[in-house]
Amino acid sequence: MPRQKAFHPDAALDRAMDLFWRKGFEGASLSALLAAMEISRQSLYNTFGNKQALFLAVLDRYGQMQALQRLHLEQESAGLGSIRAYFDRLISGMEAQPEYGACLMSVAAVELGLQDWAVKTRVEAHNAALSRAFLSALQRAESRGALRPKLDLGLQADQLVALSRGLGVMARSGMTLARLRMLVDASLGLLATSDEEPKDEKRQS
Amino acid sequence: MPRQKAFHPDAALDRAMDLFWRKGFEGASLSALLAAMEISRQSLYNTFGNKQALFLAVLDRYGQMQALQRLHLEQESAGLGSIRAYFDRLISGMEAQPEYGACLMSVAAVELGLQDWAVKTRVEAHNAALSRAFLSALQRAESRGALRPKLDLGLQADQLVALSRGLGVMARSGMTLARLRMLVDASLGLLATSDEEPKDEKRQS
DNA sequence: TGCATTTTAGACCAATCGGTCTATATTGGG
DNA sequence: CCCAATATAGACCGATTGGTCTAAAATGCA
Repeated sequence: MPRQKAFHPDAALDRAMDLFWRKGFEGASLSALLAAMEISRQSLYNTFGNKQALFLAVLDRYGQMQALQRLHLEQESAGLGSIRAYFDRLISGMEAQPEYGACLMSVAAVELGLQDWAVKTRVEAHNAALSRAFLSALQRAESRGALRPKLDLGLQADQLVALSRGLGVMARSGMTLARLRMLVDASLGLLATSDEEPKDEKRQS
Repeated sequence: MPRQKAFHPDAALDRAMDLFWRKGFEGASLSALLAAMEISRQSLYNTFGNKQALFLAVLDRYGQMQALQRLHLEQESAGLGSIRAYFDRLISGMEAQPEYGACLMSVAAVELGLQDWAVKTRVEAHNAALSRAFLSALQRAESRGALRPKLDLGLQADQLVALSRGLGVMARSGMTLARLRMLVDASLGLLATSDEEPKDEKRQS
């Protein structure tokens, strides 16, 4: 192979992800992307195709990163505490980068979900995977008797997905992170057996 | 006054709302807006100022329309059934216009919430008003003994707001409306006293 | 009936959009 | 050592962006 690239494609994708996250697809202009990624115009087209393909690559990378987050939910020891920890990490991530708020998939869904089939497919896959992970944790919690009886766990898992999307929107609407944490506590409290709070993992309050 | 306008400003705002809703702020170009509103370029600038001001006017109008929807929640007879009816109307609205999904305020929050102070203010006010309406209905339900004991109603009200935002995102991500309705049922079921389902108003299943 | 005042239609504007092209470096394999 | 192949930088492209300007049409008041 001749000449090697002067940049690391994955690092460039991370820079692009940051910008798409904050500005959305249309809001992130080519010039802004190039400046953020610190690569030349032509390198972008050589490596990723075009803006649309770049966005899909970013979504795929984001999906892989999120898959790692979901692993905690699928462990044998998982339960309500793991779910709470998942949301804690989600909210703490917003703290580190307050501009973020809604997760990248939500941004993609709201801006392009209706129009772009490729985007919609990825968002649906991402939601389905998260729902499955929640379901796994819920089932393990139930088998340990930590849940209220007679819950439709599949439905509750989807509801947790909706909650995480709702939290993202609320964060971008100015709700404080402390309040977001309280919402998570309230939601999970409703799932737990009435007499005890989930305490598998502790919270930093 | 000389010559009268050849269009009805509020009707034009409704047309603009429709477009902003589907395409977002950046996605709705001036030319597309003019075509949808069926007014001339200059009329738009005379009447509304510029694109940004037009968007704020649309948000304000949307806020007024939503205020009417909230009235049902603040009636003396309100309760869990009214909350369920509110979500039913929300979801049925998506059915009529499947392109909509997320409510206009969510679209605004996700796209511009971080950057635009005026937009952020309106979204926050809208969320706060909805939370207050939910709270009112929850308090009345509680006084009638229809809720689980020991709930923090302010928190649960905020959680319902988050739920409505989450539903919007999920709708734009391809979740079926039937499933959305099931999520609402699951959420409200968690709030009700364990032995009975809320049935103040019936559902069209 | 003018006349001041406003609305309208549409030409026009610079700036920016996403994307392409060319010319110049840079590299490994023969 | 040179050449085929790729990467880079930056000029360049037409189309579209939000916004302004000019001129003609309409209207209440005098």
